[in-house]
Amino acid sequence: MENKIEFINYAMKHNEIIVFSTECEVTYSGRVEAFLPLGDRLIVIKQDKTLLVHQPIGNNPINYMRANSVHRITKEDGNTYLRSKNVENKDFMDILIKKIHFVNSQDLKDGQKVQIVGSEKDMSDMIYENPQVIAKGFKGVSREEQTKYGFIDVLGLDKEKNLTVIECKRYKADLGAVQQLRRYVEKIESSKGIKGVKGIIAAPTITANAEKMMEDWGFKFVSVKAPKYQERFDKSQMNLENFGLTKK
Amino acid sequence: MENKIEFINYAMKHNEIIVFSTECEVTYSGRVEAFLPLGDRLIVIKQDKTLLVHQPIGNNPINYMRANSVHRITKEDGNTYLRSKNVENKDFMDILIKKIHFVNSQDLKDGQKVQIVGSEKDMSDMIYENPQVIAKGFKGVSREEQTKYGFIDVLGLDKEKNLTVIECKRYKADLGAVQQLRRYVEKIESSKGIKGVKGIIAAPTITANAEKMMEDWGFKFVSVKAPKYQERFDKSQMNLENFGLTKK
DNA sequence: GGGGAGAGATGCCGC
DNA sequence: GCGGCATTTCTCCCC
Repeated sequence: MENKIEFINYAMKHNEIIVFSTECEVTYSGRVEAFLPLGDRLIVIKQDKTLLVHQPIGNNPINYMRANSVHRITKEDGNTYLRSKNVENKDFMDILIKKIHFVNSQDLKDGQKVQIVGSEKDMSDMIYENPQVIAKGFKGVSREEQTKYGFIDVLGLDKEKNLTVIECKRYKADLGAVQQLRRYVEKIESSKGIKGVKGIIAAPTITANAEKMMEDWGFKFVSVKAPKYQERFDKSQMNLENFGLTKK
Repeated sequence: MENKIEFINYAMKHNEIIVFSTECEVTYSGRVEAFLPLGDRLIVIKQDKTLLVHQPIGNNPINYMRANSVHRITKEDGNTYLRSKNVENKDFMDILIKKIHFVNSQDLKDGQKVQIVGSEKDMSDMIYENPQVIAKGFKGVSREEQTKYGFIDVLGLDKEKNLTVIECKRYKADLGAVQQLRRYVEKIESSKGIKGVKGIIAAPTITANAEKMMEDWGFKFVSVKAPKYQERFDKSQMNLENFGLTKK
């Protein structure tokens, strides 16, 4: 145990990423108060001083401290604690460490960023560039229009020249999406002093309740799938070497 | 490298949690297409076959596969790949492993759940039990009304006996919160065939735009703080044992 | 399993 | 920093 604590202190001092498995008990105080009884967990202290407590299952950390926290291992009354605080966020965490099973550390070198294709932004780009997926004669006017009440994905004109707001959702559109659309339509009508602004949701599917609300408000749902890389790959005949190197 | 791959395969077979640091390149194909160029990362394979790829900084994994994925290490043309798939989710990940720096594994035993105080639920409980924090003469009628009108935090009567919907936010209330409230008020009015249902947002603060929208719709904002554990502790004189805290 | 909403959400971008 | 919003959101709860 003592050797492992030495190891951790040394690695913290040298700003390495540290990972250790431990039997521990976690108390967190900050935006909420949380307590996690004794059990085996994997703890990661990252090089930006983020701390993650991971249980053996599950996607998310069960407890965590955000970047720039300060960590210190102390011994009190025969107990070992890893005490972390983040004064800026008013976050405090105390980990009672009963046992350390293994520990490792390393100085990881990585400045890369992930390149992603298929986001909602890509979807609105696709719609703006291919307005016929919305309706025949539809014409895009502006994209990502900033209003005080939010971003309008695509603003356009239908074939009767009605100003039309399009809200895109990468997945199933829900009540929130309809109300987002409603907010934009009302905002445009009031700011421009006009009436009859149309609203469209472009998404693969929509929930039944949301569809009903769409009808209540005279909006229209259009089924559109988000573009994915594979589709782009097929279209552009990119080869594997180019994969990922050209976002958009 | 070969020894470490052996180690990983053995640990996977025995369903242990595995953590290793590696120089790698990640390709993900699923809900989006993603590519992460070569760099040093920490990879965790959990006992439910969740896979996390963590960069040396940042709270969240840069790439991941969800539980019940299938992982396999292969050698192809002299390159080592960790290939993961989750057929149910149509997720695929390929990690080109250039080097493994360290690796550890263990069978972690942990069935504990985190206990949290200070959530929005606690806040609506507090309001229901102490309606005077909303207004003098305010009376709660129902809490967490989930079936009829959606998830209404608190439904009550003001001192003029007006039916009132209260929407709680633990943090700063935004436009979405106002529209959520608006939706509930409209639903109640239409389903009960009445008018004049009042709407209140209870939150510590509210954004300027949201406050303006509140005024437009005749709603009222009341500043209420979410209860935190320490406050409960002080009020109820609970002792640490009662709350499951064996150590401070 | 779908729908709705919270989360110690986090992270991004624009003003 | 605030504000609005997407996220490979995740997670929980209820129907």
